[in-house]
Amino acid sequence: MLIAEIALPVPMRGHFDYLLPDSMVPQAGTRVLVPFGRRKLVGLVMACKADSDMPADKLRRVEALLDDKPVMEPLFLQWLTWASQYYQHPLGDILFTALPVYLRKGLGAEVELKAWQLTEMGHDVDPSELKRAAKQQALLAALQSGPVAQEQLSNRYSAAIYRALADKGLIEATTLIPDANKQWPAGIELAEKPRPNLEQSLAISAIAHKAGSFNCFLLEGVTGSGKTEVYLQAIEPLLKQGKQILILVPEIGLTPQTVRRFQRRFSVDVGVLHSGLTDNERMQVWRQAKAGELGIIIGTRSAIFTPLASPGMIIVDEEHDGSYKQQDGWRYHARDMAVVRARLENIPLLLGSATPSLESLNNALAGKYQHLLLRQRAGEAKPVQHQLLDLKGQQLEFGLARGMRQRIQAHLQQGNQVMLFINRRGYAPALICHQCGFVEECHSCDRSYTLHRSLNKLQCHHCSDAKPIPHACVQCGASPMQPVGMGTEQLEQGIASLFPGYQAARIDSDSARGKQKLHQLLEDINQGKHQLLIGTQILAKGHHFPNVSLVVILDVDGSLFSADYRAPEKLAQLITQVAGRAGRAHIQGELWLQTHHPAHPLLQDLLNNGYQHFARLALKERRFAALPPYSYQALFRAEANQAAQAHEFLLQVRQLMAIGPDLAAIGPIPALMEKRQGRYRMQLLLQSQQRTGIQQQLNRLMGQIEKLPLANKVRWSLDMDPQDFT
DNA sequence: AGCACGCCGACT
DNA sequence: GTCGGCGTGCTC
Repeated sequence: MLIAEIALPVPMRGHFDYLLPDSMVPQAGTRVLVPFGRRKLVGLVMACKADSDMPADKLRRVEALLDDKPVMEPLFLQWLTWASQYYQHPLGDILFTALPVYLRKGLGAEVELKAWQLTEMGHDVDPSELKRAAKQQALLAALQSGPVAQEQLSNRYSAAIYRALADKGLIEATTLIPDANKQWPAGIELAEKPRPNLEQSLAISAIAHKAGSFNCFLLEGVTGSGKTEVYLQAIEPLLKQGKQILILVPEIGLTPQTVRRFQRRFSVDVGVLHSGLTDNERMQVWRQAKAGELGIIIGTRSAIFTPLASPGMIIVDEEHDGSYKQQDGWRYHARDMAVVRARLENIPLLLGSATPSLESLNNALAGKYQHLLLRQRAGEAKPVQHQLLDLKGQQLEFGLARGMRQRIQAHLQQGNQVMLFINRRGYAPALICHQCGFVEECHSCDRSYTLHRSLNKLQCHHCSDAKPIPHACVQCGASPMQPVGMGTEQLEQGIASLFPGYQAARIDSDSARGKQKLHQLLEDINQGKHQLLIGTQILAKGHHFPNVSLVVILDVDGSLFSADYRAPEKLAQLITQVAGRAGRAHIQGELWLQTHHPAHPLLQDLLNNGYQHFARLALKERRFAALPPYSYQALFRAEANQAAQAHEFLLQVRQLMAIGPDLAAIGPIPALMEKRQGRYRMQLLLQSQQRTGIQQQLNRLMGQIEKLPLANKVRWSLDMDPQDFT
């Protein structure tokens, strides 16, 4: 009797063995319906075999085969099996997050499309008879050769046109099963393309030279240097060969303008995947991509799971962007998944950014990726002037120094807009002396201590050393220490009294919830309905604010002295992205940073030498401190109603680990956001110079960790290559 | 994750 | 007397 290994969408590692009915020999990657406990689940066949490790009386029987051909190709299964091992996450869960909801639910992979065809009466009518209805005439003509799916017609004809012809009895609704192997006609048409500048040409030909096999490119191009044009010209020869292109963009970057740019250039169909789609729309794009009907697929993080019939290239735009990392469940990084996919598919991968992540930059500098540079900025915009404002001893109102308040007032009076950045709140900050700027550092690590109120202690997040909170500044003795960025949180309330007569708009993930809302807000801002824009990182992503002449970052110190070692990198990316976007030709843009440490080497380097130089210096610091990308990390997170339970669980995890020269552990220590929704949150960080140092331990221990009695009492998860420590 | 079983508190 | 709270255990 044949047995199938089946992956199920349950949070348990390993697969499940089922008996196969006689004559059922499913291919790997096909879906089946199986009994599981008291319910029925859709599962994915991984393999078939002759016998099982399970006792025969435990095995149940596959109930039905749902597909006659695989919904997942062997290459995808291989890719996702690798991911399951790498991220230490159950395979079934991974496989099913990679499938559209329709297929997860067991619905048909062969979708019937809504279509239109001529009625008998319609066949007898010559379209030209409809003289006074041009649109109807065109639709009737389009249907002459047989039924056509509405998705291929709908952008040209409104519902009224269909109804008018249907009412006349000339056409009727029908369904169509899509042709499995339709390809777009060879020899795509090309809209006119601009002539690339020298740097762009070099990049394009470097890519073209190695476009036939797996190669990684890092395209580092300052804002406005024309990265998109390089993408467009790099994919052109591939599209001409009938290959498909997958493009990932950050959540905020997927605008109609971006999509239109690709649609306008080539005559191929473009599929778009974003969070606003219905399950049905998502399924259509998935199916069309898998069938090879789409030349280009543009989407956010999860679009990396779109199957392609003939893959040509993967592009990850703004590759440094944090939205590529999934922040719950299976915490994959879409950029890293793209690297592995490109290798398996043997196609090139193009990473683009004005401010590359230190990980990618390191790979480029080490020669693993080919580094392509665009330094020339197109257009006429004047470069933004960067300025530092020393906060030491200043009278602050809502986090703004007096000179800064006057400056803001001046810009407002000129009729310009002012943008104010505050860091996200709720994080454990460092303590700083407002008089002299002193920040206490851990002696063994040279890293600032972080204030944890629940412990009533300062804690070093690099070695987990803790010490009591000092009463006064140790350096100048002048005043009590205070949390970094204190006062900035109240900015929103205070802004009205500081600048009466001007309208403030808050832009954060709450006020920007929903695509429409953000759109409307941005529209209002560019119309000039608001003069003061207050927000977080989201303000810096992808949007142009032509009337902004002054940008202020209120609490730079929060990033310089953060327990999150990536904070300076993120700050530098923010500053660089903002500087590239604010202002325009006739307005001199100004960027002000408020800090107690104007002489800080990272700040000085960033302002004097730019991101490229800064990033290389930051990499040196990372190497010196043995931090990623020069070491590898995995983070256990645990939360519980009682802090002690989360702590105890992580302590037990730590005790299972063989801590030694190959593997260091920090913690358990409180998360930077110590408490959320009334639950206490703790972390245990594992770090190793070798990826295998962590991997082998986890392979050995995840089973045991899951069996710990506390594992069911606390909510816990493992985050491989953690990107933030909130 | 679901879904059942099971053992203690306030209600038609 | 029952309805239902969520702790615990199991699923090839």
